[in-house]
Amino acid sequence: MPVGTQATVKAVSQDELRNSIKARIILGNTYHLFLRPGNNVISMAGGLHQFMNWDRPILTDSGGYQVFSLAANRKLHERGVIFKSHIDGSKYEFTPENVIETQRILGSDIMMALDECPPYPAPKEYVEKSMHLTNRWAKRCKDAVNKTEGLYEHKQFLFGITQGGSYNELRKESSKAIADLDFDGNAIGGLSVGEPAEFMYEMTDISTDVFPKNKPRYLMGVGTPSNLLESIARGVDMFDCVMPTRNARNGMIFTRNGNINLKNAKWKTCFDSADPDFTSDLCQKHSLAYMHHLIRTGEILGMRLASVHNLTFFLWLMEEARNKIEDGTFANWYPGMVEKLGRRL
RNA sequence: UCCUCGGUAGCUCAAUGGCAGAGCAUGCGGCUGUUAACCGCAGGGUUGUAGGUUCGAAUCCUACCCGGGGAG
Repeated sequence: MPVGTQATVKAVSQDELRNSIKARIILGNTYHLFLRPGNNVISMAGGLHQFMNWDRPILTDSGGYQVFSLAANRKLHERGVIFKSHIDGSKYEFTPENVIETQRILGSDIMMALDECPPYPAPKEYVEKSMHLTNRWAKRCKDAVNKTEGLYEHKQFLFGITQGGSYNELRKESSKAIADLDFDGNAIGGLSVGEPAEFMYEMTDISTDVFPKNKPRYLMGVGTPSNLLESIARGVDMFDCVMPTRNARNGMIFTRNGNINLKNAKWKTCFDSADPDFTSDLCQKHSLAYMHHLIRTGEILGMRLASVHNLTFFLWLMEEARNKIEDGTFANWYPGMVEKLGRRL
C-alpha cells in the first residue's frame, strides 16, 4: 500500500500517541492519515521529489481546512480557532503555536501552517481580512518552528499556505507574502471549495508565477486526474486529495480510459477488468461485475479494492507526468490525457 | 368446519372516513487540504376481488379469495 502508515507509527511511538489525546483530536486529518488507508501524499510531479529525498513523505495538515469544513462548529479569533466537538460538545483550541507542537509530536516530514480557508463565494472584504489573518498566523507558525526542536532524529519541514479566494489581486498579494516568509515549501490553499475549475487554474497560475522555483509548490485538496495534469502544467509539484479513497468507497474508480461508477447496472454482467493492462489488484484479479456486486452489497472488500486501485492509479498518473516532464514531452502529452481521463465509461 | 388476526410500491410496514406515505430495494447523479462505507434526485399504486353505505372509503358493512395463529 502506498500510504505512510508504517513510517508514521515508527516516527511516533504507540505510547506517545495514546498519551497525546490532544494531538489525536486536534488534527482530525492527521488522525485519519494513519488510521485509515485513505490519506496520503499523492506524489510529486516536477522532479522535486529528489530535492525532498523521500519516497513517501508524511504530511500533516494543520486543521486549517476544518476552519472551512466545520465552520458551523467553530469560532475564529486572532489567537486561533475554537472547535466544538459534534460528539460531546467539548471545546478544542487550535493556535498557530499548538498545531506546530502537535505536528512536532506526530513527527511529520512536512508540517503545514495554520490558515483560514474562506468559503466560495465570499465578499472581497472578508477574503482580504481573512488573508491578513492567515499571513499573521503563517508568521507565528514559522516562529513556533524556529523556537522548537523536533522530537525525533529527522528534520521536519514547514510549508506556508496562500489564500485570497478567487480575487486575482489578493491571490497575488497572498502568494508574495507567503513566499517572502521563506518557508521550506509553498502551498496554494483556499481552492477546490466549490469555485469553477477555470478560477482554480487561474489562481494557481498567479501563485506559481510568484513562488520561488527551487521550492516545492503544493496545491492543497486537488483533485480529479484532469485537475492534477492541468495544475502540473501550471507548475504545481504536489497534491493531496480525498478523492481517490472517498470516491472509491462510494463506488467510483478512475482508469486510464475514464471514470467508472461501479454501482451502475451496466457493470453487472461485465466480466472484464477495469483495465487489463493496469497493475492493481482490482485490474489483475477482479472483474467489474465482481466489484459491482461487492459495492452494491456493501461488502467492505469492494471499498478496499477500489481504494487500492484508485491510489495505484493516481500514483501511476503522477509518475507518468514526471516521466513526461523529464522527457520534455509533457506539454504535448497532457491535453489528450485530460480529455481521456475526463470521460465517463 | 368454526374463531381470530392480517392482505396498501419489488420487500417490510405507516396512514381509522377527507390530497396514499416512509424505510429498504431499483435506476441515476454528486463527492476535490475527510465530521462523508456519505449525500441527493427519479421511477414505482385499480390499497386481495366483487358489491354496498357515504358528498367522500385503504379505512365502515356483506360475500368471496389468499395467508398467519388458535379451537375442534
